[in-house]
Amino acid sequence: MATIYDVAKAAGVSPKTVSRVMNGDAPVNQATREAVEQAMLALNYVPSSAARTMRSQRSGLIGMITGAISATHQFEDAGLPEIYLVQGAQRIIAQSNRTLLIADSGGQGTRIPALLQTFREHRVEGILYVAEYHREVSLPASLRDLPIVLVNCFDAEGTPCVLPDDEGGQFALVDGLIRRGHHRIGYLTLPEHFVACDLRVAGYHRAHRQNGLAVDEQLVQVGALPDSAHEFDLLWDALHRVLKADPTVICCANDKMAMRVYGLLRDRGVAIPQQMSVAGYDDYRMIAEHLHPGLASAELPYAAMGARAADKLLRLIGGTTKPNEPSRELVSAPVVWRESVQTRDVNVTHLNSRRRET
Amino acid sequence: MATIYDVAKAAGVSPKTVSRVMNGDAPVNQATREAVEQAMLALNYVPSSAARTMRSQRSGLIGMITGAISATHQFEDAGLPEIYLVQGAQRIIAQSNRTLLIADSGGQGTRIPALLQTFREHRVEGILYVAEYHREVSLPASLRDLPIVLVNCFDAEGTPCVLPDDEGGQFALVDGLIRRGHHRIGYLTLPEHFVACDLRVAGYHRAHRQNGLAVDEQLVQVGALPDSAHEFDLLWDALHRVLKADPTVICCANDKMAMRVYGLLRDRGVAIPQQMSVAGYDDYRMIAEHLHPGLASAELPYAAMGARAADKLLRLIGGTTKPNEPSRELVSAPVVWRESVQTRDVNVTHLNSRRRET
DNA sequence: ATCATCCATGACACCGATGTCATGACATCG
DNA sequence: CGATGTCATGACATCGGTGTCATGGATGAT
Repeated sequence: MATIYDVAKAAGVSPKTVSRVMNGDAPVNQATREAVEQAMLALNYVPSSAARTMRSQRSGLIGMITGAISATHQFEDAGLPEIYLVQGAQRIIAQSNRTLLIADSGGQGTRIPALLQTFREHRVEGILYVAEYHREVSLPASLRDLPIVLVNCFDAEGTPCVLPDDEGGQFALVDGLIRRGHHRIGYLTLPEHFVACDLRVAGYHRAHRQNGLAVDEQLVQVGALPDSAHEFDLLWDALHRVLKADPTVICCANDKMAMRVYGLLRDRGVAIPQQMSVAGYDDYRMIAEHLHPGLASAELPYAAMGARAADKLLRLIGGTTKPNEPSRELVSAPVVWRESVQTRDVNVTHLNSRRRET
Repeated sequence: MATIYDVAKAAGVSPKTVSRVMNGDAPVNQATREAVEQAMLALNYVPSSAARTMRSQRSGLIGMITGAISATHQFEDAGLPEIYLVQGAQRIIAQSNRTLLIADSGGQGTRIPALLQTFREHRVEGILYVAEYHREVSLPASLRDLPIVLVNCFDAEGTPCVLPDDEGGQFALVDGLIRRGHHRIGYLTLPEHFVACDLRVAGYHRAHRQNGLAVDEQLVQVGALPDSAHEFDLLWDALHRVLKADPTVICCANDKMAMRVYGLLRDRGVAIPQQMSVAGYDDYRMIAEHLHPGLASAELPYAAMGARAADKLLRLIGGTTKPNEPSRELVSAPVVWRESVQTRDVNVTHLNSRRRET
């Protein structure tokens, strides 16, 4: 591998001049510049980031820890967030001329210390700490000395974090349902005491309140269990109870649950959406778009969260954090309406399927 | 950040001795060792990988390019392979004391050169080049000088690669269906001329041949279009044609398509699996497990492919490639049987749902 | 007693960039 | 015309590890 010395020799100049051509930190004669550029090309020269890091004391690396936080395999088929988070974050980080170093622990919390050690050895300038679902975490003390932004999670110390706006998302979904003429809205929730569960139920209530509707608590039932092996064991019972309360639409905690509800309703001979509308959450397109009929769903904006988190982290590193910037940021997203929700009020203009609202 | 010199001073030894304690490359007196270890702990010392890389000329980094290969957004909701590939590869690479540097181009082929440049600057020791679906690629000439393993793709030059055994997977699936008493097996394929399509159709034929059954070509119809925006526009027509050929089971090109077929069949009032069995491909668990009834599917073994590819790459780098090791490796995977396939022959022992076969 | 080993350790150079400082050639100004 | 400034460039040290070689003392064999 060619070094700056090889290039210098080939171009008949000093290494420092080659450096100047690359970095433009001092004027270089046009002829010299061309000779150097030609030499670099001929030798297929690529500068060594190791040498640069050493000299400049800046690695240009940002570490991301994913799949790492849930020591248990509670949500084994999470992982999907990460791909979008990664893409969102990578875009911003590449813009700042840095490189994203991703460590995926594969859900084994025991590997985190080793991964952090690796990050430290590479002198990452900051860390994005990604949880698989919206939750509280507590950071290892060893992380206190690095700039860090939590993504999809938060801690008690007020570490900067980026979170999905679960309350707002469910609000927008239910509010949209009410505007479409639904007044009895069933809701199969996430397991109790999950952060996202409480927030979304709050959004469900606010939507009713703002539209002057009372909530029939019979319509709201827990639809999922925390144990992923038996996640939906009680779904059938919960659905049964909701149906007894005579809803016109059923909101599901996520698209995966909605997929099961499709099957359960059809087993009972209930046509979607003619006899019952259904909505999901996550807007996991692999599911929502390909279910038949297409599933209306509130988007969980992972790509946007990744971008926001990266941006926040870079400002933290650069010391350019806005003075009154909140440490906790909520990211909102539109509801994506698809055919699974039917408009009941004939006075309302016909709605295009798949139309996006904010 | 503490350096090896700080540690040496604190422990009252030379830097070289600290180095020896870390690397164990020469005997160190027990008392000295303890003093050094204490100093490292007290100073929270973490060695600099940049300095090591520079001195040793080995970066310990492996680059992975994902989401990068399809310049078009042909399969926009691919991306799921990557998470499993990453986990499989990461496991092996961590074992070899190296670090995985992941570059996700977000489907924009134009960013590949920049990513490769970054890889070169970091002096990656080898590259894993991941395609989003089984296909032929042609590598940029600039990659010729680095150890590289293609994953989920291959090229004309015979670059080492790791591929899914599509022929074998479809064979196992269809063979299993035949053993379950199905003799008229519908097949909605991938777009024509896709590598995976041709291979799987070959597997479909071989299963028939080996079981002494003739193939009714009416049962095999193209179910998907190459253009992802209109991927399933002809699915309904294709399904219709297959149904006219009177099948007892319908194999779908992937789980996503199967999800749509569930909806289409139910619209026609066809009960799954009582009136029609359905099988998928990919064993994309988010779908296959949560559809109702659970979807039988041939697994696309991404995690295993990632691990195999990493292993192959490490041997390539280490120069320990087995002499007669084929440059092309196929990875097989079991079929996962679930409730969507009904056993028709009463003479066959009842099969547990979700049972795995090889 | 003598020499060959082995153990434990340190001095020093080097990996490939780049910041600092110095230098010579011109250009500009009063 | 001398003083000052700008341009273009190079010499040299430095970042933090580690390979090479040297050194002094203890041990063991002859």
